[in-house]
Amino acid sequence: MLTISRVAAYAGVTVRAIRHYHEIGLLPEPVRDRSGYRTYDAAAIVRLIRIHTLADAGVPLARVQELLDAGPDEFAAGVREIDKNLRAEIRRLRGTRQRLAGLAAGDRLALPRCVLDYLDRLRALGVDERQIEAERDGWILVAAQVPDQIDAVIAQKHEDLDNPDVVELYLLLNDALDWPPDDPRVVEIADIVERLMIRAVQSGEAGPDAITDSFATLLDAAMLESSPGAARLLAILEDRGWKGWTRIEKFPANRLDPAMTGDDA
Amino acid sequence: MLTISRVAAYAGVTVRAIRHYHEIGLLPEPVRDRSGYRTYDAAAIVRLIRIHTLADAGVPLARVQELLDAGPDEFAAGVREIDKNLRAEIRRLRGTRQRLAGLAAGDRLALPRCVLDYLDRLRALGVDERQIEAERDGWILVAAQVPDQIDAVIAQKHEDLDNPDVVELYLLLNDALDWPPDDPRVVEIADIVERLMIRAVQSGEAGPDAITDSFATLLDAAMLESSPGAARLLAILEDRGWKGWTRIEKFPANRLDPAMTGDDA
DNA sequence: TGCGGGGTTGACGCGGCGTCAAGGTCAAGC
DNA sequence: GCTTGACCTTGACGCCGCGTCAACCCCGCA
Repeated sequence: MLTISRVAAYAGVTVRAIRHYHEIGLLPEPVRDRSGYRTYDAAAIVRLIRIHTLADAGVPLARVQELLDAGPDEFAAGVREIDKNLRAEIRRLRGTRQRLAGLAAGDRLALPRCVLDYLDRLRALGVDERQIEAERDGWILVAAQVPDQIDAVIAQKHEDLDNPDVVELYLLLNDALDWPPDDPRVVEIADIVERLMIRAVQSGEAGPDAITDSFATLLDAAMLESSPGAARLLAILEDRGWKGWTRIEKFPANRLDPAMTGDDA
Repeated sequence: MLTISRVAAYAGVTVRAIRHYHEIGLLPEPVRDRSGYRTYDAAAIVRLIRIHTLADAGVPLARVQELLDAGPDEFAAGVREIDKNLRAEIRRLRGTRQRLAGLAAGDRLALPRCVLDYLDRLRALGVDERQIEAERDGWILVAAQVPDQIDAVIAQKHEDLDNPDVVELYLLLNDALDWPPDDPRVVEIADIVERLMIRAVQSGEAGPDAITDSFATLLDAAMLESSPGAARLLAILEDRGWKGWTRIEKFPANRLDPAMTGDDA
C-alpha cells in the first residue's frame, strides 16, 4: 500500500509538503484505510511530481493548478509573467546589495561621505567628540530630509568654517559642555552667535530651500536636547530678538542694531 | 509635539513599521501623553533613520541592533555575511529562472525532451492519445526516479520500437482500450507479450539498474490503473508463469518453454 | 508485550510589516 | 456645543511554503 512517506519519496517532496498541498486543495485528499492512513495511487505521485516541477521553477502554489490545466498559450503567458516577477526580485536584491556595499563603504551612520568629511574637519579642529555626535545626529536628520541638497549645504558649512569666529564658537561650545547651565560665560557665546547671525542676515543667507519651518523647529529641538546649556543660550538670544537656531530670524523689528554691545536685557 | 506619524514622515518609514520596531524592541517605547499618544524626541528619529538605512540595505531586523552597536570590524564582518546571503539568494533565484525557462522550453509535464520525442514517435505510429497519456505518466514516474538514466532507457525503447511485434502490440492495445474486460482477444495480446518477454529474457535484458523492486511494483500498479483490461492481461501472463510487467521475471522453473503455444492453462 | 518506526491532527513559527476593525482624541468650522 | 475628518490607540489576521514540535494512534517484529 502506498503510504504518504513512500509517495513523498517517489515524488521527491516532503511529507509535510504533501499535507500542505492537501490543505490548500492542490492535491485531492485520497481515501483513507481503516486506521485513517491516506492511501495513494500512482496517479497521485504523477500529479505530485508535476506540482513539484512547477513549484521548483518558481510558480507560486496558488497558480500551479491554473498552469497545470492551461493550454500552451496560457502556459507560456503565465510563465512569462512569473519570470518577470523573478527578474524584478533579482533586481531588487541587486539594489539591496548596492546599498549594503554603500554601508560597508562608510555610511553606516546613514550619512553620505561629504558629511563624514565635514565631521572629520571638526574633529581636526579639536571639537569634542560629544559635540560631534550631536552635530552628526543633526546631519542624519538633514540628510534624510533633503538627500540631494546635502552636498550644497555641506559646502556652505565648509565656507563657514573658514571664518575664525565660527571656529572659536565651536571651541567655546566645547568647553561649555562641562559648564553648569547657569554659567555666566554663556553670555560670551551668545555674543559670538549674535555677531554671526547678524552677518548671516546681512549677507542674505537663508539656509537650504527645502528646510521647512516645522523641520527647522525639529532641528532646534534636537539642539536643545543635545546639551543642558543650550536652553540658556537660546533664551538669551530670544531675549535679544532672535528666534530659531537652524533658521535665523530676527523677530521684533525694534532693537535692530544691538551688535557687539553684549547682553543688555 | 512629535506624534508617530510625523516621526514616520521624517524618518521615511511607515507608522506600522515604527510600531513593529517597538514590538520587537528595536526602538524603545517613548513616553505617552495624557491621552496615550506616543511622544517622540529627535533622537528617536535619528535612531529610526539608522534602523531604516540598515534594514533597507538588507540587514535582518534581528541583527540591526547588533550592527548599530558594532565596531568597524564586527560591522564589516556582519555586512560580509549578509552580503553572502544576498548573493546566495540571487543565485537561487537565477537557478529558479533556469528551471522556469526549462518549463517554457517544453518539459512542463516534468519530462525531458527525449521522452517527449519518444511519445511523439508513438503518436506517429497511430497509438491512441489515451494510451500515450498512460505511457507519459509512467515516464514521469521513471524520469523523477532515475533522471540521469532516462536517456539510456529511452534509447533502448527506441530500439524496441524497431521490432514490428512491439508496434503491433501497441496497436492491439489501442483497440483493447474499448474492449470489455473479458474480451477473449486479450489472449492474443498475451501471446504477443509472452513472445516479447521470452526474447527479452533470452537476450539478457534486465531493465535499468536503478529500478528497484518496489519501484517496479509501483509501475506495474500504474499500468493496472491505466486500463480496465490490464488486470486480465496480467492475470493470464501470471498464469503462464510470468510475473511483473516493468521487470520481466519467469517465476516457477517448470514449464520453461511454452512459447507460441497459446493459453493452455 | 514492548519497541521502534510509521501514521494522524493541530498548532505555532518564520519576516516584515500591510491592512482591517473598533474605537478614543484633537483641532477646526458651523 | 456639535459635527467632521484626520490622527491616535490596541488587537488581530494575512502573506508564503512549508519546518517543527506535541500528543497520540497503528503496525510489524522479537
